[in-house]
Amino acid sequence: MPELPEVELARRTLARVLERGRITAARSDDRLVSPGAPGSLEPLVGARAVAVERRGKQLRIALAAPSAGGASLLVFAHLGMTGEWHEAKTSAPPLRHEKVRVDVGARSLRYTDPRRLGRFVVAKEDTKAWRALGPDALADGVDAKALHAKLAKRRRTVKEALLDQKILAGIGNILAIEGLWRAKLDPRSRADRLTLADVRALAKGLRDAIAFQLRQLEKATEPKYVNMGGENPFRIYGRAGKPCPRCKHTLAKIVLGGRGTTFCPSCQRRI
DNA sequence: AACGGAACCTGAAAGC
DNA sequence: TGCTTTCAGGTTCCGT
Repeated sequence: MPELPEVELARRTLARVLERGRITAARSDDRLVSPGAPGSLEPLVGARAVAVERRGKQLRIALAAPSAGGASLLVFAHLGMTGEWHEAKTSAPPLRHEKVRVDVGARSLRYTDPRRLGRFVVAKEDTKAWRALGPDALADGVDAKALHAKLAKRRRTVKEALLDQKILAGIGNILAIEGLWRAKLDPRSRADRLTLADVRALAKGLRDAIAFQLRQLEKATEPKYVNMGGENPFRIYGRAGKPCPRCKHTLAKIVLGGRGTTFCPSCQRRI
């Protein structure tokens, strides 16, 4: 469950296994693959991945299919709220909540997703969802001027605007919360009221939050997903009611755009 | 084009 | 203890 850093880790896992060779088996449960019925990942068998890319929270796997004269095939994968990719031996039994598996010889990729909000789309060209994505917050960086121009068109709160993947691809609820706290900006501030200086601080806050989260994941012994077991690594996410790590004021929690939002009413400035 | 809200799903944790 | 409610890292669709 993924925000940009977790999806980037998933991308690396997929790339590591898929570069070993041709796909020897692929199957999917139920409703996750669209359009089509269960088992519609079948066309992947015999294909070889030529690129595993990520944009925001979306993954795109480009495949060269042996049948159809080497025609190219694209698989778009999104992890929803609870999707995870794991590497396993092909001989290993299914994992709990396993919904998709892709085997490459002796190695196997297992996709688990208890809530089933993830999606797979097999297509010949880019999907509308992929094309609509804004710049990737990690690969393209966070450009303050461009971000400022986009936020200037939004009258909702900056927190809600940040969750729109057209503005910046890859920012999720946690990164928005953490980035705003690092930038000392109140999440309720109206997006179009932020000055360029505010947005510069926000851009830095987001960059730092992403880098921090990525490092946390990279240094974990096994590619563990943030927040699953162990202690909360975040500055303020999940810490409502506790003291702000910066000014010690009690952290508050509200709902913005239907999502829980933790912030410090004292040191995050409302614009 | 942008907005606000419901809908899609299940499981873990908190509340009573 | 056991039943009920709430909440969770995301997107999409729909009527304004």
